[in-house]
Parts: sequence; structure tokens; C-alpha cells
Amino acid sequence: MSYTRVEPRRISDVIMQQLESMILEGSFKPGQKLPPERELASRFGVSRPSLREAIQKLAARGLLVSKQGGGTYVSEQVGSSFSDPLMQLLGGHAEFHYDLLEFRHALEGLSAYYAALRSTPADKQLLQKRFEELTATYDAMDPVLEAEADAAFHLAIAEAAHNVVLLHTMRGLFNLLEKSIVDNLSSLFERKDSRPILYQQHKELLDAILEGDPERAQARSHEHLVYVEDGLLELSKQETRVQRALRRVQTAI
Amino acid sequence: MSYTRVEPRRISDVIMQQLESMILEGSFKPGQKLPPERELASRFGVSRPSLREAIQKLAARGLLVSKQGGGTYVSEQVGSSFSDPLMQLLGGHAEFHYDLLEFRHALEGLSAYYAALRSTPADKQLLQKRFEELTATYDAMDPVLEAEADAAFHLAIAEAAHNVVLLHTMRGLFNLLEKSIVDNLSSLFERKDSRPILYQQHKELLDAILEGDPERAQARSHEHLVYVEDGLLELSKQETRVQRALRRVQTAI
DNA sequence: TCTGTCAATTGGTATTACCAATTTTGGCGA
DNA sequence: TCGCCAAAATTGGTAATACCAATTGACAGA
Repeated sequence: MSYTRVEPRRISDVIMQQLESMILEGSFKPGQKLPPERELASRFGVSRPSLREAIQKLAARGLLVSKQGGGTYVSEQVGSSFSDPLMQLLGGHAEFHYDLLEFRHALEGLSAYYAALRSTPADKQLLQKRFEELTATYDAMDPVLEAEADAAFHLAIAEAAHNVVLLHTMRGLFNLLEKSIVDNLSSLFERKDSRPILYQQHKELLDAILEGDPERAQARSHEHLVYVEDGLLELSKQETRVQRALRRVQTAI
Repeated sequence: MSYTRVEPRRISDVIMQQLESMILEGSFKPGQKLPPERELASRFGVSRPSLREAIQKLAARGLLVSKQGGGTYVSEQVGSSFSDPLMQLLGGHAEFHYDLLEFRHALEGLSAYYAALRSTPADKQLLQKRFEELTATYDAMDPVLEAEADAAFHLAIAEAAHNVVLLHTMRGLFNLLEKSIVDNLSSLFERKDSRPILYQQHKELLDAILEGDPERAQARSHEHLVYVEDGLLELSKQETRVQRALRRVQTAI
């Protein structure tokens, strides 16, 4: 019979963990402003110094950013599987871009599958809302607005998948892909038939999720991404990959 | 001539950096007790709350450890560094462990699929090598060694998939899951039939990749992960997800 | 010499006040 | 009507003070 030492729980650590959970599960999103310290302290039922200690801890770990007089924000880097220097360095290469799109394609299918399997009534409500916001941008002819609404719709799907790792990875992807999505939409605007097709594809994807059909949702996601990716690719991919693989083996052995 | 914005220096950050320097240069050694907060605050000429903020920041980063009534010590493991806030965050929250495993499961299937589709002769050579290294650890009865060889085999699959984003994400996952894989292998050792099954599963996965059969590779990957994950899960997952989703909508709308 | 109690020390929490930086609002002038 | 500026409000940063909670050390008694 062995005894376990019981570690006393500090208020600041308890609050830190709760804030972490809220960030992870999406209650506070990257870039979002937190309520003011005085209000947060009141909500948690603790003193402001204790609340400050929790915030300082999270700031020291790069999760939060505080600006005097301006508020406290969730760091933009939280979805940062893709924020380290190596990835940023590779970001300028076209072949990396293809890998990114391919990876996104796989994750979107996964998101759609799980969203169809798991979405709650609240998720479905939010998906409807984001779909309406997206289609409302079609009249504006503004690629930036439409890209934002597009990302919001797809991230709502990722949220409805109920896997926080997947969600945050998707967020990181969208951050990285932000500029190319805008560019992509600009060129799609030049194709006169694009918006009815995009509308139809988004609608079918949404319907498959709302009707709880995972395989159909994944298939619709696949079709949509194939359409969006069409025309973006310019590399002879196979030979580039062989060259890279050979390079790697030489290094490792 | 361009001007650079001057960032105001917080007292707590200045002190944090000075304490860091003292630790790094050896004035305070790992395990050593720091002077009491009140005395440190007096020596630095600041208030105790500011001094506490600096200490809490260093504690959050693992450099210091505080014990109520007992003092503040330099951590014994000062060398620990972290690069990825998201992964660090996930590591402290057992409630998301299942999400992590599920995500890994999906990425392993994806890796196996693409590896079967794309592996070069050099890739296949490396996969054979890693497989042999893995099976060579079966006699050693050492979970740490086996976990490393297991990770190396699976990462060789991710490399053979030829998608750098996928590979990088898998690396991050393996770093995070390192301890739980070791624990998992420890408990698998207690099952007398486990190694022949693991050997068989790894062999079938390898064969599917070498023979260029993507669907079979993905299916073998799935079976392997189901076996490995079996017994690791203790949460009632569905209700936890619903609660979190409801909280999100309330915050956002 | 060992054990128990008490005092001192030290980290943790709270309240209050005030300073510093940023944001918002309202008024005035062009 | 719009833009600019000043003042007010808001919000993070710092400090002082008080007190609580946990640990440590010292001393006395058995």
C-alpha cells in the first residue's frame, strides 16, 4: 500500500487550468480579447492579484498577450503547430504549399466526417449561421470578406468535429493559408460560373453534416476541395518528391 | 531613416530576466533556495507583488519551484525547453488525451496511405531498417527503447508519405505522446500475447506499404492503432463533448 | 535523546489606492 | 458632415498593507 503526496492546489493554478481549457476547446479563440482583469476576477470569485498571477503564467508560456490599457488577448500563435521557424521558412516554397493543401484536404475530410457523426443541435445552429454569412458575402465581390467567411464556415465544421487537436491544427492551417485563399478567391471570381458551384458544394456539405451522414460529408468535402485546388498546382510533384526522399536517406544513413 | 517602436519594459519582466541570468551564469544553481520574496523585493527595490509576478513567470516556464512556507528553489531540471505552446498545453490536460489519440490515429492512416502510394526505393529501404530495429527491441524488455524504435518506425512511414506538413505534425505528436507510449508499452508487456501480435501488425503494415497497396496500408494502420489504443480510454466521451460544445456557443453568441 | 508545542519565517490571498497607457466619447471648427 | 482634439473612461501595472496557510526551527519536558 503506497501513499501519494497530495499537492495543495493554488488558486492561480486552478484558474490557469480553466483558462487553458477554455482556449483549447475554443471558448476563447486565437486573437480574441479576454474580459478585463477586474471582471474575470469577479467571475472566478477571486481577488485580482490571484487572477493576475494566472494570466502572467499563461503570458510567460506564450498563450496570452497583455497590453496596458488595451486588454489581454489570446496569442495568435496558439494554433502553432505551424508557427515554428522551420515551417515559416519553408512557407515560401511552392512545393511546401502543395503539401499544405494536401494536408488541409485530408483534415477537412476528417472534420466533415466527424462533424456529421457528432454535431450537436448547437453545432448545427452555428453551421447554419456561418453558411448564411458565407453566402451573404457572394454579393459583395470582396475576396477578403469572402475568405474570412469561408474560413469561419470550415472552422465551424472543425469545431463540430469535437476534437480540439484537429480544431487547433485547422486554425493554424487557415492562418498559414490565409493569403493564398484570398488569391484563390480572386481568381475564382474571374470564372463566371464559380459562385453557384461554390454555393452548391457548400450546401451539399452542410446538408450531409446536418443529416448525420459521415461518408457523404467526407465525399462532399473531397469534391469541394478538388474544385478549389484545381488550377492552383503547377509543379511536377512526383520527381520533386523523389529528389527530396533521396536527400533524406543520404543524411540519415 | 525609420523609427523603431520602443516597447515599455515591465518591472516584472526586467526582474525575470535578471533572475534568469543569475540562474544561467550559476549564481543560483539547480536545486538551490532563493532568498525569501520579501528580501528579494527589497534587494531589487521593487514591491513584493512585482517580484512575485517575475517568480510566477519563471515558475510557469519550469525554471523555479515555490513551496508555501518553504521557499523558492531553482528547478533541478533547468535544461527543459519547450517550443510549441499548443502541445505544451495539451500535455497538462488529460481530458483531451482521447482527442490526441484520435487525431494521431487519423494521421497514421493518412501516412500509411500516402506511403503506400509514394514510397521510393530509398524509403522502402529505410522502412525495412526501422522495422528490423523495432523487432530487435522485443527481446530487451525495455519500454523506453521500444517506444523510441516504435516512434522511429512510424515516423519513417510519415517520411515516406512525402508531405512535410504531415511529417512535422507527426513529429510534434510523438514528442507529446512519448510518455504515454512508454506507459502503454509497459502495460502491453503484461499481456503475454502482445509482442507476436504487435510484430504481426507492424509486418502487415510494412508489407502493404512495400507492395504499394494504399487502402490495405490504411486498414492495417487502423487495426494496429485500435489494438494499441484498447484499454487506454476511460472517459465517457460523448457527454464531455456535448458540455464543451454548449459552452462554446454560449460564449460566442 | 526524542517528541511535542509554539514562535518565526515564508509563500499565498485579498483589499485598497494610485499610476500609466490605451480606448472611447463628445464637442468644436472647418 | 467630417475630422481632429481633448477629456473621460477603461484597463493593465505597481505598490502598500493586512492577514491567512504551510513549513521550519527552536526550546522545553519527559
